[in-house]
Formats: sequence, C-alpha cells, structure tokens
Amino acid sequence: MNSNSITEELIGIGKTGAALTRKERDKQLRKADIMRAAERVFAQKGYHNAAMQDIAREAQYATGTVYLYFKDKEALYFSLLEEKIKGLNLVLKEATGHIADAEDRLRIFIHESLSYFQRNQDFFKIFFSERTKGQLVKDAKFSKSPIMAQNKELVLKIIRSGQEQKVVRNDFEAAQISDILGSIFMNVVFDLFKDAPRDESKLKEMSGFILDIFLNGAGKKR
Amino acid sequence: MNSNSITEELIGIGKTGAALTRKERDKQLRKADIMRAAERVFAQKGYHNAAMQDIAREAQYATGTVYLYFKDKEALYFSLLEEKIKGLNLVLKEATGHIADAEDRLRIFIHESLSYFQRNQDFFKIFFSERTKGQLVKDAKFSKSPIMAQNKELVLKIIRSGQEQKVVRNDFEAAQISDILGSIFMNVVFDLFKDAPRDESKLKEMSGFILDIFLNGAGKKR
Amino acid sequence: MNSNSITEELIGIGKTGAALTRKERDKQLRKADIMRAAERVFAQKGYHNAAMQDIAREAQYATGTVYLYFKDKEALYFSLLEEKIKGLNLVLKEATGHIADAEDRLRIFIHESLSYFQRNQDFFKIFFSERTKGQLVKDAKFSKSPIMAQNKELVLKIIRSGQEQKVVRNDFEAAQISDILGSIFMNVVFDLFKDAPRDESKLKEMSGFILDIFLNGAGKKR
Amino acid sequence: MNSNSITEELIGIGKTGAALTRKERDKQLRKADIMRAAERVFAQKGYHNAAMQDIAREAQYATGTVYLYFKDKEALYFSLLEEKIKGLNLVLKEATGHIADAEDRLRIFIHESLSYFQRNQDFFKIFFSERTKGQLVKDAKFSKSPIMAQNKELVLKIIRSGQEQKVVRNDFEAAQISDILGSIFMNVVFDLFKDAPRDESKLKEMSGFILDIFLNGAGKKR
DNA sequence: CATGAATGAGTGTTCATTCAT
DNA sequence: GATGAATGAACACTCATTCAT
Repeated sequence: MNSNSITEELIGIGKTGAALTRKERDKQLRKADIMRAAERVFAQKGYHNAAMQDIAREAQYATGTVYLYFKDKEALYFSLLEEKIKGLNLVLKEATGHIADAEDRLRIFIHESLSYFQRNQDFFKIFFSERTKGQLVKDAKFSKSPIMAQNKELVLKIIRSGQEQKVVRNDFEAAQISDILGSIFMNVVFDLFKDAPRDESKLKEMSGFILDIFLNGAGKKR
Repeated sequence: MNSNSITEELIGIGKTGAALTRKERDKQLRKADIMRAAERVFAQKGYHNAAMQDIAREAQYATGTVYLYFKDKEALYFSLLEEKIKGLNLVLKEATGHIADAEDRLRIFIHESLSYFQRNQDFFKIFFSERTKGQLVKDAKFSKSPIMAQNKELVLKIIRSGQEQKVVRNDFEAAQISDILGSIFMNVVFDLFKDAPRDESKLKEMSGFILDIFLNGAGKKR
Repeated sequence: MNSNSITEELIGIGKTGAALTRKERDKQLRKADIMRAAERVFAQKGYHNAAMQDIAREAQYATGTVYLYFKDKEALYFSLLEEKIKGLNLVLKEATGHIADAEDRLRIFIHESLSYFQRNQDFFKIFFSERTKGQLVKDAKFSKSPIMAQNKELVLKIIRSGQEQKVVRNDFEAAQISDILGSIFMNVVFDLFKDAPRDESKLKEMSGFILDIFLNGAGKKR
Repeated sequence: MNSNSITEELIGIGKTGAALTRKERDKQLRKADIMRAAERVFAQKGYHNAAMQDIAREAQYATGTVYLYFKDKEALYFSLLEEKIKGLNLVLKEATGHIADAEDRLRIFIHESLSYFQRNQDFFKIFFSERTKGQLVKDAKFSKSPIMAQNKELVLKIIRSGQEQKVVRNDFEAAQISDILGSIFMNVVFDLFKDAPRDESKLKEMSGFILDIFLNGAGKKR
C-alpha cells in the first residue's frame, strides 16, 4: 500500500501547532488507522464486498469501534474519498502555486497529478470501479462537496491562465477545455492502474505525452 | 428504454438464415427477453440493488428460469455488456466501412459512437458507475473478451488509416493515440449522461468539438 | 401449549367451502405454522428477546422463509394478536348471540372470555407484559384496528342490552361501564396467569365472582 | 417531568438523622441523580430503546459510572420501580393513616392513588407498556418484593377495616376484594394515560366514579 | 422445461458491559 | 472513584441460488 503520506497532513501534525489536545489527536490517529484499513480493504474487495467487520479486523479494532468514528459505511467511504482529493489539491497547490509560465504549470500539474494517482492507485481503483454502488446519488453528493469544487477550481485556474498567456485556445470555454484535460487524464490514469506501477522516468514520459496531445492534438501538422 | 434495435441481430434473425432450429430460436428469444428486462432493472437500480427476482418479474418469468439461461447474476450482466459492445461494433462497421477519407471516417466514427452511447445511456450509466461491482478482476475478464478486442481493433484501424493518410500524427503509436481518443470520448460521454438527453444537432456539435480537440489539441496555434 | 383450536377456523377450512385453491391453502397452512411457532417463542421469551431465527427454527423453516409470509417481526406479532382477538370475538358471538336474558348474557360473556384467555394464556402473557416494546405507538395502531373495534362493539352491545333490560345502571354511559367490566376482567385474567391453569369448576366460580362484583359492587348492602 | 418530590425521602434526609456518613450520602445523591435521569429517558423511549449511554448522558455522568451504582440495566429499572411504589405507599400512609371512617378512607385512598399515578405518569406509562421487557420472570421477582408486599398490605388493611365497619361486603375474602379494587383502579389509570393530563376537579370526579362502582357495582338497584 | 417456495449465509448497525487510565 | 473508549455478541432483514414439483 502506498498512501500514508498525506495522513499526517490531514491529521494536523505540525501545521496546527498546539491546536489539538492529546485526546483529540489520539482520536484523529485512530480515525486515520481505520481509514487506512478501510482503504486497503476497499481496494481489495470493492465497496460492496467489503464488510465493516473486515475493515475493523484489518484495523485491529472491534466492529463497534469503527462506528465510534464513522457514522456509516458510506460516511467512512466518503471520508476516504474526500481525504484523497484533499491530498491531491494540497500537492497540486504546492507544486504549481509558484510557477509563472503557463505551459510549465500545465506540465507540472499533469505530472504531479499522475504521480499522485499512481501513489494512491489502490484507492482510486475502487473509486473508478464503483462510484458509489450503483446510484449516482451519492456521486452527486460528492461531486458537489466543497473539496471537489476546490479541485475543479484549481484546474480551471490553470487553464484560464493558459488562455491568458496564449498557450491555450480561447475559442472554447475554459470549463470545457479543463473537462477535456480531465478526461484525457483520467483515462491515462485508468490505464495506469492496469499495468504494474511504473518508475519515475516512465511517469515523466507519460506526462509529456499527455501534455503534447493535449496542446497539439493528434492531428498531423501540415 | 431505447435499445431493442440490436436485439434481432443478436438473436440471429436473417443473417444466419435457417441455421437455428425453432427450439434454439425460442431459447434465444427468451434469453433476449431476460436481457431486456435485466437492462431495465439494472438501469433503474444499479447492479447491486437489482435483485434477480426483480429481473425475473420484469421479464415475466419465474426466478429459477433466469438461471436456465444465465449461470449467474454476473453472467447475465456480462452478456448484457457484451451485447452492447457488439451492437456498437456493428453500428460502427456499418457506418464507417465504406468511407474512404480518414477525417470523415473519424468524424463519423465519433458521431456514431456518441449517438450509440446516448441511445443506450440507461445501460451504460451503470456500466460506468459500477464496473462489475468492485473487483477489477472481472473487469479484466471483460476487457480481454473477444468482443472488446474487436472493438479495439476497429478504433485502431481508423487511427492507422488516419496515420497513413497523414491526417493523424505518426510520432506516436496508433494504440496510444486510440487510447487518447477513447478517453476524450468516454468522458464526454460521461458528461452526456449527467444532462438531459440531447437532440441530434447537439450531438453533431459535440462530435465536432471532440474531433477538433482530438486533432488540433487545446493549444493555441501561433 | 393450548391454542391450536382457532387455527382451523382462521385458515378457512369448512366455512369457505371450495374458495381456496390448494396453493392458497398451503400458503395459509404455512402461515399458520409460523404463527403457531411464533406464539410459542414469544410466550417463552417475550417479543423483544424472541429472535426471528428462533421463530423460524421453531417452525422448522429457514429464517428467510418467515419473511415470505410476514413482512416484519412486527407484522408477525400483530397477525398473531389480531388472530387471537378475532378468535375471541368468534367465540363470544357464538356463545352469546342467541341468549335473550341480559344477566345470562353477561354471565356467559364473562365465563367464555375467561375461558378463552386461559386457553390462550401463553400468548396473552406477552401481550400484557409488553404492549409493543415501549412506545404505545403500535398499541395505538392496534387498538384502532377493525378487529379491536369489533370487540369493543361486542361488549358495548351486551352492556347496552343490560341497561335496556334494567339489569345495568344507566346513570353512566355504556362505554364507561364496559370499560370497567373490561378492567375488572383484565386484572382477574392477569391474576389467572400467575397461577397454574385452573379447572373448569374454578373458572365458573371466578366468573360468578366477577359478575357479582360487577353488578353489585363490593359495598355492603344495608 | 413531575416526580422529584419523593427523592429526598428515599435518600434518607431527615428520617435517618445522622445515620449516613457524608460519603454514603454522596453516593445516595448520585444514585438518585441517575434514577431521575433514567426516569426521564425511560419515559421518553421505553425500556428497550433507552440506551444506558442515553441515561448516563442525561445524568451528566459517564457510562461506566452508572454501573458503579447499578449492577444492570434491569437493576436500574427495578430500583426506579420500587422507588415509585415506595413513594406511593408513603403518600397513602400519610393520607389515610389518621382517617377513621372506612368509606372516607376508601375515597381518600382512591383519590390519592389516582393523583399519584397521574403525577408519575411518565414513568408508569412504560411500566404498563412493558412490564420488564418480556419475561414475566422478573415481573414475578418484582411482585414478590417487600415493597410490593407492603403495598398490598396497605390496600388490604383498608378493605378489612371497611369490612369491619360494614362498609364492604364480607362474603368474599378481603384479598379478593382488594384485587378487584386494584383492577378497576388500574384500568382507569391506564385510561388516564391516554388523554391529556387532567385537572384536580376531573380527578375528584373520577375518584367518585371508581368509588361508586366499586361499592355499588354496575347493577341496577331494584 | 418452467416454476417459485425455500434456503441460509451474510450484512450493517446497536448497545450493554468492561476495564485501562 | 470516575471515565468513556473499546468491545463483540446479537439481530432483523435481504437475496443469489437451488430443487422438488
């Protein structure tokens, strides 16, 4: 498993300084334990086939304990999902925030995203394979969550600055374009999941490929 | 519901001539009945929440009867999936087979696919929202199925002929490029599902958009 | 256990003639099986401590089977309750219907009721000990059921005819009086449950006691 | 809620003089706190649906603390029940102790009881609706408790003195008669619970009704 | 072949009770 | 003593699958 990296940040070590009492921190730690376990179990069995007991056992807690920290199976799942996107947003902000050149930003954006998805592929696998068990209901709930909105905003900003710097076409709406980027991206990611985890150099290559195709298209320049 | 059109073909009326005995035909007919019912129920409830009994009732058969034609709930689902892709392949072959110009072919290909997905959106919705309930295992099983291979081959051919006619870049592998086309495509389709069904003119517009982006990219031409 | 007697009547043997198909009858038979089992289990463990599985096992069915016949644990319980009251109503109608003299009717009414409760004491024990687990909610639901209304009507009629025949005081409303009769009755019944089942002669004596007290009161006549 | 009045007496202020050490008194105080909380929670949710945690929270204690004072959920419930009956006994003794005339005593007895039940209706509601969740076992345990015996004795005395003063029939055993009084009483009480709380004048009216019926019966005097 | 009643393992969730701090 | 986090057994209910008719 390869996703403990954001845990700390989400728990609030460091940033918050002395903000949390020990009890609070313990609680967050335990919550994180369970989420980590849930991540593994969900990744292995998928949302529906993962029993709460499985998750509890994996986390080395009793069944009931999980419910001390999460109201619901669904709540647990959504916490996980939100955490992941939050983590992505964090990484992206940090990596792209200080870059001025739009094309560089795009390149970095793509590469960091790719890398993040790869690192968290266990989780994202299930996200893709069952966006909430069969009704898009909760999917809708999720796509309207503030964290998701924040993510959209991030991509949008990058595209917009690209348009301003005449790097990206402006005969289409930024939103439409960012959707396209998203889609190219997602399916490359999906592909990523099929094969064994790749090394850094491979990732860089793929990022380049995406950027090239995204900017120049697949059409032969005449 | 909007997808009975391919049923006949799949059942084998016409093409196969007198190949099937009456009994065989009856069997196929019943199989199709059930698949049609399953499609409706799956579309409404999603894979997991659709009970075999619901499907049986919808098909006006007894529960057990369904198991006479499909080994499993899963088998039923995969049959449905395969049938849909088969149908898409059929449509695409027919629509693009006789077109010589590569760009035209691409355009037609995109438009026909878009249209097919739209017509079958009830089904594809669940396909996207739960690719086989949570294990990619079976997804893998599916993506290696001959029908899927056939579909890949189809797209590949179009891209290759594009490359030959200097319409598509050839500094990347055809397979890679067709993946990208697929991804742009899929996410536009996914978007399609969110909104109300669109009319023909809207579809044409979207096809144009996809083709444009696909060929020219999102980069500003200097 | 001592309460299979009304089963037949409720199932509809005889009365309905050829009204029920075999399948229907089988179904009713099975339903009765389960109700009989539920009666025993409820009587032994009480409503809350009786697990559906216990009932199923007692009825020699699988857990799920019970749910084929009863929507709910609650539904099962209410069916039982209704059946019992229905049975009481039946007995009372039959026993008092043709009696003209009001005092005789009262006497018979009391005696038959007492006897019925005694015969079905296993069930009524739980009815008294947990009128629906803690909210009077369902109790309300029940007391408004048509069968219960019918029962009330029955008692009321007897009291009214008593008033008409100048056997019962008419300076109070019949409803109030029948409530009192009900209460004296119920608590004698409750007492009945504590001790071992009594013989017929004892029952007669008790009936006499109730009637005497009911009519003459506990006051010394001067 | 309307029942804190007896708390003090039960805690032992006054009567016992200096009998209790401070520690002991603290303990009793805490016990009373919890019982008060339990009363409220039970009244609102019923025995089964009241969670020990609810009670603890209501009492502003930790869950575990409750178990320091009561062995069991059941024990807590029975303590409550006993306390209530104890309170009733107290009230009755005080109100009837000095009355010489048997009919007056009866009247007072009925009225005070009615009034007590009304004041404590929140609690008694659940007592009636789930006499110990489904086993009469514990009910039996309770009805044999010394406090209950004391209560019985009280009623018995009143009836006996009635018999001596030729106000009550003596062709039946006092025990039997007091049972009857109890039953009439209980069901009037039960009725009381259904409707909104009544005012004092209404209570007096009802007491009169009970006394009349009890003494004179429902029979028409000829 | 078709039926649909029967099965019973499996699930999410609650809650009385314990016990380390 | 007090705490309240942890426990884990228990339970109502569902549903894919089977099989006697």
